[in-house]
Amino acid sequence: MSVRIKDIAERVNRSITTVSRALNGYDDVSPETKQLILKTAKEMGYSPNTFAQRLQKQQSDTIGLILPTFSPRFSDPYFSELLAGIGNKAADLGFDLLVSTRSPGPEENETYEKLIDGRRVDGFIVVRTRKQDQRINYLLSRGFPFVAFGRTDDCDRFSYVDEDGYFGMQLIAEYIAGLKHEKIACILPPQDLAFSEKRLAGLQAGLAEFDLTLREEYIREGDLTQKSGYQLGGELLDLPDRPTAIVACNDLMAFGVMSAAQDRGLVVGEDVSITGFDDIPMSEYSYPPLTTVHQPVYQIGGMVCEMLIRQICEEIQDLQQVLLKPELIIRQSCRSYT
Amino acid sequence: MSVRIKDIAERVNRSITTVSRALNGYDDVSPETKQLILKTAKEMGYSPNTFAQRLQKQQSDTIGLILPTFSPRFSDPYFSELLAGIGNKAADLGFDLLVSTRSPGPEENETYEKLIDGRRVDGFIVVRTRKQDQRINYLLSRGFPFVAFGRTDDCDRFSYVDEDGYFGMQLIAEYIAGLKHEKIACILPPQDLAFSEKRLAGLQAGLAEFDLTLREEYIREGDLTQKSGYQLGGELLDLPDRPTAIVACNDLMAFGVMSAAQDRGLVVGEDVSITGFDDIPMSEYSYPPLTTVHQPVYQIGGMVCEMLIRQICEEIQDLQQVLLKPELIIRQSCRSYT
DNA sequence: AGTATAAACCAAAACGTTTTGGATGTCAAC
DNA sequence: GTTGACATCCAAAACGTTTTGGTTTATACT
Repeated sequence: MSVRIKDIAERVNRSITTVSRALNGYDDVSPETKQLILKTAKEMGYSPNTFAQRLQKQQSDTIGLILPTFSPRFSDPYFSELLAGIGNKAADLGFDLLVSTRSPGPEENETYEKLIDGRRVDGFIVVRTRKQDQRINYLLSRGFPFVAFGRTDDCDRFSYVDEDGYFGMQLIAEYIAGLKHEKIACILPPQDLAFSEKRLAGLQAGLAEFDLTLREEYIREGDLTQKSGYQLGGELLDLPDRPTAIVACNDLMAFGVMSAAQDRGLVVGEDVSITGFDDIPMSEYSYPPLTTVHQPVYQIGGMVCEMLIRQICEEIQDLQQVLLKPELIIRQSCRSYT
Repeated sequence: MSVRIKDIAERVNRSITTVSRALNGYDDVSPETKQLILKTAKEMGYSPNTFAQRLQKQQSDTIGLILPTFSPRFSDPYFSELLAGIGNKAADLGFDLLVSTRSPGPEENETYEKLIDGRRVDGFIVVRTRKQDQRINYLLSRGFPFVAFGRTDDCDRFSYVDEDGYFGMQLIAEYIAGLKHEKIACILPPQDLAFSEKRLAGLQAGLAEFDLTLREEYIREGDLTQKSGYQLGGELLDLPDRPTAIVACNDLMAFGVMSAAQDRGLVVGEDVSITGFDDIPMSEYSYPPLTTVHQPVYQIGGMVCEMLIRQICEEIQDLQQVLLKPELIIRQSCRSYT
């Protein structure tokens, strides 16, 4: 069916070894032979059998990405962008990307185990880290290469890239407080996610600079979807003493809050101020355009991927820990409280 | 390092053949031996080397998915949901999913070529089909298995799943026309995409039932992002004789149009009616909730994947062509024109 | 002439499976 | 006691590479 090295070898009357070495650019092949082999290989339409190479080389040139899908309808623009960042970088560096989608839990861990045991990937990218992250503990315990996007409660033993959520929320807090808001509410990500408490802490720290605190009743925990933003935002706005500003911990929830506000006849950016986090492309064209914190997700995907591949190829062995300073993007979803 | 069949064979004093056959459940192994082998394999923590198996079996148990990323910031909730549908089904059926992200063009085609030549995948899922689809022509010319999500101008030679965009837009047209709108505008997908003209034709057919036609000046072509919906929606609304209803060909663009309308002080669902297409989860929680056409993207992902795997395993050889009847989801972004 | 060096090549082993085509032994039937 | 059927097992080949550890030949140096 398809052309093997053996076929080329027979055609040019050389050994398999010589053909292989010529193809791989070794210099113990005479220039003429090399030329001939390359030409013949091309003519015959040779291309190597990947699995044979991988079996022999004992590496898969593949990186694994297991996306945690929280709901059955996993609809998140954030992840498609991250995926593109990872995928393009992997392709540039000659690696395959093996993607799996699993909801958090035992099945997810089994998937990691299976991919490692079958030697199908050389390393993993772990996304959306949890405070106590079983995936990371497992990978650490097996000594398997990975790079995380996000930190954990105990993250000095592995490489990661993360945005500085504390700092980002501090910027938000300072901005909102600077706008003279005092009744400030917040919709947090699920508690078990690592960035949840960092963002809360940053928000509180920023407010503290203005001698403000976050009232208990103004804190809600969402699941990062627009739906939950809508529901929790609605609850907050229906409070007898309703907040004048609502800080959502991602853009999607912020959009939900905006809908809830508009539902109640409130004008966003007038009657109530709302902020997001992530700066997904949509947030520039919402109504009103959303004030948020920019996170260069595409680039982060590329960085994480490159760090992992470097680590696999053993160009790097020390830990790399990158913390990105996010930037506040001021648009029109907030105004000063009078 | 890791346990091989050979190691088990030595331990139980049987041949490699017998161990392999026991592990694979053949019945020419005595029950006691089989028991022993299975137990020993477990004890020793054996798991097969995937690449050795694939090399021998001459199949990759992997399906390829090359996502066409239009913009550098590829941010589309639709695709993450599709990916989850495909990924979960693939995992259920014991297949790996190899994902690549490439913008349409020569690089994209090379990626298909490379994956086929390296025998890295057993088949492809082709998404977001174009009228004249080079990817499909290429796969057809090489006789390589694939299933498409979407049709093309010439689609009687391959298997696909598609929603009936013609029918869906007809539903929209009938609904809008039934609401007594006459000045109806439309924002189409990029012309080269296969569903573009189908949706336009369906819209026109639906309107024709009410003796309405689409004015030339009311037709725009977007790129399916919220941004383009915002810009083109703005253009339409700034027309001297502005439309009273705007039909966007996907939800994301509809959101953009909604923002443009609100920007101009118009109340969506009052002063102007707007519809979408896809029914992504977000559309239920926009303001106002979006009237749209439902497309079961997650399920479609699963179907396409299953069809492909069946085809690869040769359980099916005849073409399978599935056309899904979509459903109109009426929410609050439209009202009757008075 | 003899010796070292370098250039060009190659046979065979290795990677870890599955499959082919038997071999061996036991038992029942004639 | 031969025959056939059956159960159990296995050596060796195959999948398509890369690598190891050479050999051979020509050239340069003493």
